[in-house]
Amino acid sequence: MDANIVKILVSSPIFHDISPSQLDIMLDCLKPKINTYNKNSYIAVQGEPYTGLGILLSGEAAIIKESASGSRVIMTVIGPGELFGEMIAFSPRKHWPASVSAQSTCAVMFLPPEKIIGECTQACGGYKQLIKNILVLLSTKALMLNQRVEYLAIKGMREKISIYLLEQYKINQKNTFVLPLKRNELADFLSVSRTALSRELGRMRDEGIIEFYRTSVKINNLALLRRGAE
Amino acid sequence: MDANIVKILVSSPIFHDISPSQLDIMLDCLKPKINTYNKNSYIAVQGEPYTGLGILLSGEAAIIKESASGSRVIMTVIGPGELFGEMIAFSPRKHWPASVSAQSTCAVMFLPPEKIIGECTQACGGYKQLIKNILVLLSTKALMLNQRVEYLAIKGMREKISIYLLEQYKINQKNTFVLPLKRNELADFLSVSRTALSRELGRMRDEGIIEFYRTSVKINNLALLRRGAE
DNA sequence: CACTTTAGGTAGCTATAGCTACCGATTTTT
DNA sequence: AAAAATCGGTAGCTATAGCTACCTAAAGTG
Repeated sequence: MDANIVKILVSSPIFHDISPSQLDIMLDCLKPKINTYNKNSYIAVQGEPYTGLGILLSGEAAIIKESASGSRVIMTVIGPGELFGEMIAFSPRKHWPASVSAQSTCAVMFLPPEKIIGECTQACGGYKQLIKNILVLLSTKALMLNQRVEYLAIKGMREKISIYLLEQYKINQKNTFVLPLKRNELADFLSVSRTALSRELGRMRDEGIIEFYRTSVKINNLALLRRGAE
Repeated sequence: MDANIVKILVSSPIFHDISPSQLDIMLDCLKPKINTYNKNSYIAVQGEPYTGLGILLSGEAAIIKESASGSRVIMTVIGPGELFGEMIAFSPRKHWPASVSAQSTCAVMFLPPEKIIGECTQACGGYKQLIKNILVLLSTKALMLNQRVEYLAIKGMREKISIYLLEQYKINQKNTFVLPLKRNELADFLSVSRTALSRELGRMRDEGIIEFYRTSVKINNLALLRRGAE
């Protein structure tokens, strides 16, 4: 196996804590397929049969959701070492729920999921670690999505902002802190329009609840902020 | 191990396709703790240290999210054989992200997650199946959450409804079909108010796009429905 | 079978948040 | 350092969807 590929793989979360020599043995077991794709070609097409757990070895790829009406929305962009299709790998679904498009020339390694829960239990030392890594990846993903759902389900701008700020306050343990997201990104995360977000932040400032400048925030009245979270 | 408990466990998705005899051997390995809880007592408390993957053996339990301001929202109610805390088990988090409350007298079995990815690889025959089951559970959960996020992120009642109906149409492959959700549940799933949902459905009927009675729907104008999905 | 409960449709009112537009400040690019 | 792009706040207008209230139909319940 190419030394460059090994280097990317050991840095990938799916092979975390697996040594290059173990990796080499495992790849022999897993029999992955490696394909290359030209810029703007499809690595996977939404609705078509699942081709395996993908690991991007080089290039950049976009996960794209194509709606029934034909519009395309970029969900995320991934880089070398990152995975795609990890949610489908062990689910009963057998088709890609989204398309993956090469933004530049890409090399991709596909692992057949059956092989991962397959026979080589005893032979490969890193096998247990691989399973552990996949379990960590999947549960982290599920937790992230769960948090996302919680925020999206919140009705009301004031409530969303209040809960978000309270969470940040809890993380930082200080009245003054810097938000990890810019306004645009925050609006996106909370699934509201940026302007409406800014407006409400302004109102909260006028009411003496918070002060802010760009991404830095100071909580002036914690009680009122808590009230805003209902 | 009690025969009744074994009966519940083999029907649980986490021990799917594992025979009672295999299960017996595995439980010896896994060393689960079984606790009972009185009605209205806490099985797990949000924010406190994680106590393991929970399997409800008997009774009913509610997963409750307690907000910073003290309000409590029931997320789901689970019954015998169902799991909780499966997302945290393999994630780096070490605290309960929600509380679990016994709605009636409950017996709960806790599996220590370290044991699952632990030593008894060779000894237990059902071990591989257990891992497979957990992978299926987690990825199914992630996919469900992902789908949920997609719906919640959609702006506009008409769009949400249209996309939902198109998905149902795709599943049923017929112009007339029965929705799997009642109005209330559908409103909840799409995170809109029931009245606004009914109103928009009425509008779509007036425009000749659909017909409906209760949970049965007939698509009269697929092109217009597609247009509504943008 | 009468009674209650749940499910669902409709209407009117109103608060909310989205959108457009614009402007100043900051950061990045050349 | 000038130019361009990004970031963020503000204002006004408007469409949307939430809420209350009410009513009818269906489904459970005694």
